[in-house]
Amino acid sequence: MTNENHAYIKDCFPVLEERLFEEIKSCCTYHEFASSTYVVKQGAYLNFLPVVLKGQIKMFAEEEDVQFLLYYINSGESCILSFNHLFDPKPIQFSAITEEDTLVMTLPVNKVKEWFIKYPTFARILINDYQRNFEDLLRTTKEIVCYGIEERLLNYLMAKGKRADSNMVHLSHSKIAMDLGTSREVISRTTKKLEKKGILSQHKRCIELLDTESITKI
Amino acid sequence: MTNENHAYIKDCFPVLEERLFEEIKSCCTYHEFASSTYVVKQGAYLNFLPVVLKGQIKMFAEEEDVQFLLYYINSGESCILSFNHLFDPKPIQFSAITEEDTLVMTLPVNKVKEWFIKYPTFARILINDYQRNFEDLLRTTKEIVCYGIEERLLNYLMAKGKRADSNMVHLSHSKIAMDLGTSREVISRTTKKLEKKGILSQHKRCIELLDTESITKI
DNA sequence: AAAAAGCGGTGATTTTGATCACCGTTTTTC
DNA sequence: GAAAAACGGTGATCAAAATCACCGCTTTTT
Repeated sequence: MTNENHAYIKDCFPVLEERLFEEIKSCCTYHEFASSTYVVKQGAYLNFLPVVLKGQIKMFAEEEDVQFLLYYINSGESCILSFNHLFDPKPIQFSAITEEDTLVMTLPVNKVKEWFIKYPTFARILINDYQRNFEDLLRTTKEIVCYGIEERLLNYLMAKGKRADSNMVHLSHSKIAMDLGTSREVISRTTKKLEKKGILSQHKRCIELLDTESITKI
Repeated sequence: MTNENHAYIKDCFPVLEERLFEEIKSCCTYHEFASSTYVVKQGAYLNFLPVVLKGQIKMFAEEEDVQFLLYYINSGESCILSFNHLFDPKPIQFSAITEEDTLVMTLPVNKVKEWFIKYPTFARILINDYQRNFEDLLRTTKEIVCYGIEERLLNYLMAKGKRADSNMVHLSHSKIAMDLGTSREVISRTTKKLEKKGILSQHKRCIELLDTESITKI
């Protein structure tokens, strides 16, 4: 089992030096999370760096009883949850929940610091992923500010579809509403509107995206 | 003049190794910007890292004829504009304008990469600043999503007052409107409302914050 | 099979903020 | 000092989205 997990590290960091790989293997811890469970909670202090090896995690803000999606962390893609807390013992400012069954590896902060200095490629990986987080957050912010729910919903659904590699999105209106920081009714009405436009069609507990080609993306 | 500029580097990066300091001095370029001028423009490709040595720069998004403030880069505080573009030749996704007369130093990308590996403390500085950018952006996003203009305006004004270390904020309603991504009329009405509440008072072309102590911050 | 919980639809109403239109004052510019 | 530009105030209207209220249909639980 552990050996199997080790393999995910290689998948996630293909360019890892052998020495670093050994070091990581020797001191990492694996955690399996079922879908829809908290990985980290806003306000917590972390003394480890979580790395997503398999699955997907949703980062979101919780503020004044409003909750909204910031961006996703995927395994193949970005692995770093955050290192806001690595060099500064500050509480993290967002929460993370698994979107599906997810395998997370945690690395102790002091080791990460050490490797960051010792292995430039490791530093490079961290930077790279952090950079993507920043860009994703910026894109989300722009979307929220500049586009109405109709466009945001469509974007959201298309991203979901793309990820699942399917036109069928299995999500309840209320879940979508949470992610977009709005209410169920609004989603319900908006999906209706999109349905009338022929952009999607709703089946029992599932939304089918039609004619995604013709839709101009943001 | 150049020597004077060099001194700002020390102010900005107090813990710089002497060797690195020499390297920076040997290949940096200084640029002075008057207030309200573009330092970088959204969509541009940069092949240098801009560092704010003196003054203040406003980072903002330009999207669909809406423009809004993301966060500020201050000299004493954060110096790194961005390194989104360092490792990946991507266009930057925001613009930067000086808020006051500002001295910027630019470092060639290849040198920055080199130093990033060679001088761990340098890497640490970059990370640290980038981290702040992320946190600032996140805070802005939360504010936009979770609070109405009244609160956002107040927050904005208080930040301005704090920075100027004064209760007097010299800004036109339309400038404020741009920063908050709204229109002049809205600001005009909102300031009036806040004035009636006794939170501020408006004089000729300038807003005075009253009783800032009693205001609960976000 | 009955009860409970979750899901989705929809009308009515309200709130917030955006937009339009217009006007008077102040400041700059030439 | 006159013209132009920038600034600020305010009424009227509009649109998007939030909120409330209610209802019927599924799915799950017991």
